[in-house]
Amino acid sequence: MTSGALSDRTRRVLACLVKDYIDSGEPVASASLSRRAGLGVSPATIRNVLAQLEDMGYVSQPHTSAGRVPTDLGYRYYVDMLLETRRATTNVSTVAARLREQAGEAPLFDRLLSSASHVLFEVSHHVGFAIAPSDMHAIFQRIEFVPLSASRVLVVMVARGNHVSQKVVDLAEEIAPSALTQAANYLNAEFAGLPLDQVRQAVLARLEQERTLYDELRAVALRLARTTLEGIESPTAVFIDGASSLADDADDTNAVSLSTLRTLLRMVEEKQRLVHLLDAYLDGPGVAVVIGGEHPDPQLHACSLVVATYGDSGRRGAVGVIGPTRMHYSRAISVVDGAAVAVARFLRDQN
Amino acid sequence: MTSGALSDRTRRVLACLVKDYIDSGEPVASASLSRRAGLGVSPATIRNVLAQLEDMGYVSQPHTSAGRVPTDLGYRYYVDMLLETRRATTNVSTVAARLREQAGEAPLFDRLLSSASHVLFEVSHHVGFAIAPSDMHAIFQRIEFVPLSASRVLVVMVARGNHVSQKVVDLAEEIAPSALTQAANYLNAEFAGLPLDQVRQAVLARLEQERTLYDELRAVALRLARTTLEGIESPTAVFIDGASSLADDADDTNAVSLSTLRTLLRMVEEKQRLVHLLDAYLDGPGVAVVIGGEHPDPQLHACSLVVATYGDSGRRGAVGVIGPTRMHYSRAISVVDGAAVAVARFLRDQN
DNA sequence: GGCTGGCAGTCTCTTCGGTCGACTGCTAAC
DNA sequence: GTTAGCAGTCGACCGAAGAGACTGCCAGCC
Repeated sequence: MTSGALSDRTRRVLACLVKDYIDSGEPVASASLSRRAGLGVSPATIRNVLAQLEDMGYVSQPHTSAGRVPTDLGYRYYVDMLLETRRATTNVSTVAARLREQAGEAPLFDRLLSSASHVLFEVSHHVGFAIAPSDMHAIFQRIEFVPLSASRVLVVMVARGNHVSQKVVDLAEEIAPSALTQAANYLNAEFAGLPLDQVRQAVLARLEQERTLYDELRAVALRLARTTLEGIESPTAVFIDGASSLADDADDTNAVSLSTLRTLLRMVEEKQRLVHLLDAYLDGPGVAVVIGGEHPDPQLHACSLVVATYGDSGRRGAVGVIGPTRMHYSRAISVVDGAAVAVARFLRDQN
Repeated sequence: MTSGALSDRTRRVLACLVKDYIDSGEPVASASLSRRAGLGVSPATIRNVLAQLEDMGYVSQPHTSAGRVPTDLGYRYYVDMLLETRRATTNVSTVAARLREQAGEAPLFDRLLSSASHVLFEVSHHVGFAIAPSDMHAIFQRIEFVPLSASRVLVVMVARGNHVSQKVVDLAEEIAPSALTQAANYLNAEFAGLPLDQVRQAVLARLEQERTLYDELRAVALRLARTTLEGIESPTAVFIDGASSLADDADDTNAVSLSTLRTLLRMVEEKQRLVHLLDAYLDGPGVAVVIGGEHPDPQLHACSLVVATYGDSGRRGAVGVIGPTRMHYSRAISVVDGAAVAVARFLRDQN
């Protein structure tokens, strides 16, 4: 019992304590656990168990004469327990339905992700976010040049999954609309179906060739393509919704402090910080939970993060929620998991 | 003196009080005004003046033995005074430079406005926002159809000022890419240069005609145009940045309460509420300031709003900032004014 | 008539002591 | 191993007291 493995009773006490604390926000007393854990033992016995749990670092006391509160380690144990039985609780269909309702039938990629973040917020009542996969591996579908003026062109590039990106390009020279159409035709015929990074490599290689071949049209097309693809690596698209829930968390006792609130609001603004924060969790599939002190950033020690990836390796994005450490994990996990599946399904259906 | 007009000395005391209070956040004492107002009169005299100002409703006391704090009316007087001398303080070039730096040379319209909201936030340290003009009066420049699959088309519509909107349209029937190109050519030749609402009317009128004329190509083009234009009236684009500044305001004593914070964060999310809020101020040109209790929504009584419109009548958007009633008005006004001019200039240069 | 110094009065803020209530840890008995 | 009982601890709440910051008012002065 003093070793790593917890006895069955100890586990149940811990689980019940975490659940109670998540619900009430108050330190949980031995008497209340005796009543609610359904173990049929007296508060005194529970106290012995709690003393062990405290020794092992799963719970702590705010002060001597208070009940117990889970530590990050306690939450971790609880969450790992939940994750084992996750499949049972995941509810894809509800989330998928809300997502469809929010995003419409054939949403643009951005719209899909922004809807996902919104649905996550609405269902979990925490900050919801959705991160696009790196554009580099998106499958090039089509490019189109829309003349804006004699020397200015709007480039519209479409990748699989209704993923549209645009850019205004100022040309040094004037180009006739018909030349633009031909250029687009050339690029589309040549590169459709390739991942963008390969398209870029191919474009650069051909530019090298063309320099000697002197084919005017192709040269223009390739130069335009190069300019367009330059912007691709730039910031990953991030969508966040539900910052107002932070105000509720800040209200709550024991939840989020004003300084944490500030940190999170900043993160909502400088969205790339979130991408940075998530970098470590973006490789593997499935749901990951980061609890309080497990964050590298000490400012986030009062927060937990539930994140799930979608898409296949090489082109993986993420969705998730951020909330106070005292978060309703079971709901959050099932919602985030559901959202990841729903987004993936949406994208598959688009192709 | 008991009548409406304030004596010169009274005015100076009021102005100094408001300024001091904005800087310090503390109720201002008669002694400190005596020192800082530069009138060379004793605190006792100032107290007499303050008693008058209080009678007239310009200032109030948090409690009997505290200094004076400006009321909304006091702020109003101060702001009106500032607005009269506004031209002197407006600093377009700084804001314009930052905007250019943030948005780049030829930004898409959305990017321009989002940059504007960001610059407003950075310079004013309050929540910055930018609202697009109603799309209805934008000048139609070009439409382009990008085939996504046999029966699915991405519609890209460009209006003056790099204003791009897209939509995925599911066609009932299959359409050849060449037909799409012809359809686009037809629409571009026919409608370029007209405001979108007129385009829509014209499209509907022609659809009526075509029904009898049986020109297949035109009918398809017009139907596509109709579908595209359906979405135009939908929510006005709104860009907001700087919600994190609200956390600072909530920190500050006497500034924003948590419940106000919540209201504002909600507004940042449901951006259309901001549009609704601003409806009343969107007609006239120039800078408008709404102070505390002047807001119809009692939740916003702790906030002030500085807003300026840009563009010409019929196609007017707005930029501005939202902050606590105790806001650095002179800076806010000059920044917002500058941003409005800068955005307008940007748009003019694009055409 | 307007301005000023002085003084009493008011109100907040902080501190301190005391009480109450909620739990725990420990011990002795089962 | 479990339990009842009991002493001990600590935070939350309350009221009193003292300090500090201003004001309002009044009487005197220019």
